[in-house]
Amino acid sequence: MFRSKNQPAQPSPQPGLSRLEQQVMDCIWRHGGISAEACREQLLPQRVLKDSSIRTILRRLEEKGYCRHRLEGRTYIYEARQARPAVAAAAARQVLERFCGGSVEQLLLGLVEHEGLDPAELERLAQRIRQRAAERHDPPAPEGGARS
Amino acid sequence: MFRSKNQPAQPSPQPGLSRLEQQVMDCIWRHGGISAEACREQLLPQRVLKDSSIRTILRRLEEKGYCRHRLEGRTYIYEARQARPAVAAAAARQVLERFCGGSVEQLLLGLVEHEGLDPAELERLAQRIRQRAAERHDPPAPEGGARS
DNA sequence: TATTAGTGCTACACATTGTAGCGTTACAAT
DNA sequence: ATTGTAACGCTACAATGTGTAGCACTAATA
Repeated sequence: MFRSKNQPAQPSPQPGLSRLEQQVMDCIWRHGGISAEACREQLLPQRVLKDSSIRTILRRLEEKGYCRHRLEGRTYIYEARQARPAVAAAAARQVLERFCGGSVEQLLLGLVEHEGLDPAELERLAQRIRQRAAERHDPPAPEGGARS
Repeated sequence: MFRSKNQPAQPSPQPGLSRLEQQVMDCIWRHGGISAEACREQLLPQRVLKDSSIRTILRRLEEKGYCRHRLEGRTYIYEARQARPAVAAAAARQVLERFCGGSVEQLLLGLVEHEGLDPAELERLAQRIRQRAAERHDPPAPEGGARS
């Protein structure tokens, strides 16, 4: 008989990611989908964990809404529910709200001043991003294969 | 005999700030320097805390290296040890390292795509920042005008 | 001298995080 | 059919972080 207890899906406050959780999400992001075992092997040189440990992390990630699993054979394949840039953006947004009163300028200024980000490079980046955004809204050459 | 127990000054890993700690740092940043009592009153409508609670937070902040105190009369006046933009930048850096492989472009791209940041505005910001940085490195003409 | 403002030290409950043990299930080889 | 094994879920527990506070001490002061 089947029992399905894992139906989280309350992405309201979305708790943050701990260090280990981030590493695991990284595994998931790098590979499109990954099994618990494969994931465990991924971080093997660094973290030596029992499979049940990894499984706990994966379950928590699922509860937090960051990933989901699909059944392949009798193995759970975990895949991200949110793209990496989205999570990054949310985290950055937090920093923004918390420290910069929501001002992106303040944040960038801080990065320039305290993290050695070159203003000129920043400007180039901004232009590149504008281009990309424009392309995205007006796909000139629908090339294949957008992975990451 | 002297006893000096509070000598933190190990800014190596610099732990992050909890929500309340952030609020308190905000008080400190807003005012140049602030007493524990004043700080307590600052967040009074929101958080109702005993003075000892505030004091604990302030001590922890000091231990973590975020602020220091100076003695004024017999009252401790707390002042920031790191400017707000610096802390913001460090936090942003973390996000950068953790989620974007250190790529500022990835971060900005994420902000644009998922947080509704306008690419054109981003570019303007970048230019403004380049100007500011230039001024800072070449401060003899603090007049408002086209500089380059 | 009793009060009081201001301080430091210590404690404690609660949540989060890392790590794991153990029981169950389903296929697979004996 | 029995047993081995891989994969799973559930539960636990210690360590740490966080919010909140009590209490004892000291110096100015009424």
